[in-house]
Amino acid sequence: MARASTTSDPFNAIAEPRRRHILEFLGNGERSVTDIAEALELNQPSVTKHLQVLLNVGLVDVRREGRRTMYRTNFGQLRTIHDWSSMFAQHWRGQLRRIKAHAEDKK
Amino acid sequence: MARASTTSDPFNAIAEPRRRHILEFLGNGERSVTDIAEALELNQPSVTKHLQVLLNVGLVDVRREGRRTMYRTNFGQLRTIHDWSSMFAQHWRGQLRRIKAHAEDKK
DNA sequence: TTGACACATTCCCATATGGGAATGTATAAC
DNA sequence: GTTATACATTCCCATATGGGAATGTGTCAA
Repeated sequence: MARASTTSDPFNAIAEPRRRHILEFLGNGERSVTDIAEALELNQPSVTKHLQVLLNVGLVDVRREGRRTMYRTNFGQLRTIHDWSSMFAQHWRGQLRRIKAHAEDKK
Repeated sequence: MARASTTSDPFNAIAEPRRRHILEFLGNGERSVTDIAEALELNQPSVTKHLQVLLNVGLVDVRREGRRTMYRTNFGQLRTIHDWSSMFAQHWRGQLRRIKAHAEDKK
């Protein structure tokens, strides 16, 4: 079996660099598919595909506006990632403390 | 072209659920390959492979102890993930504020 | 030295992409 | 109605896994 489908969870969705770039770009506000394609220098079908993946895991939301389809980052869903990585925060704070303490000892 | 190699960056490495579980398990302290395999109910070759991926991107560190190989989470490298997701933190705080404000309005 | 133990590697295979090109489909403009 | 615009889908293909089984290798015990 290969890796689980990329459409199943946010972690898999942000594994792709271009999708992270799209999320970052959309972080500045709603944009159309064409805008994204031009800004990130990707061709339209490619952008649409990535957006579908992001949409499937709820990392972006859509809105139809005439001929254009406006996408925007769903910040709330990004907390899934943030919360998971936060699980380890206490440890790296401890690490910093130790580094600091070590530096102090040197004096 | 398929997705970039999983050995290239942390985001790709944590896309795999089992690897996240390994990181979580190792968060409690150093463990041997066999310990991990038993705890997560995976067979040894599978665990070793995942550990190699995590090692390649620096998410775990190793130490040899006799016949056993002890692995531990490299919390520092997990900041890469945390820092990226933090980029959006201001937005979801804003979202919470708006939700709160909306609730207030209702009263 | 021989054997057990703990891992690491290698093979093979089913499956999941991601890209490029071509095509289908709404919606707006004329 | 016809055409252009803006996307969404579909095909095809090269490549990257992840799992299972078998095998290779280093280390400790007897």
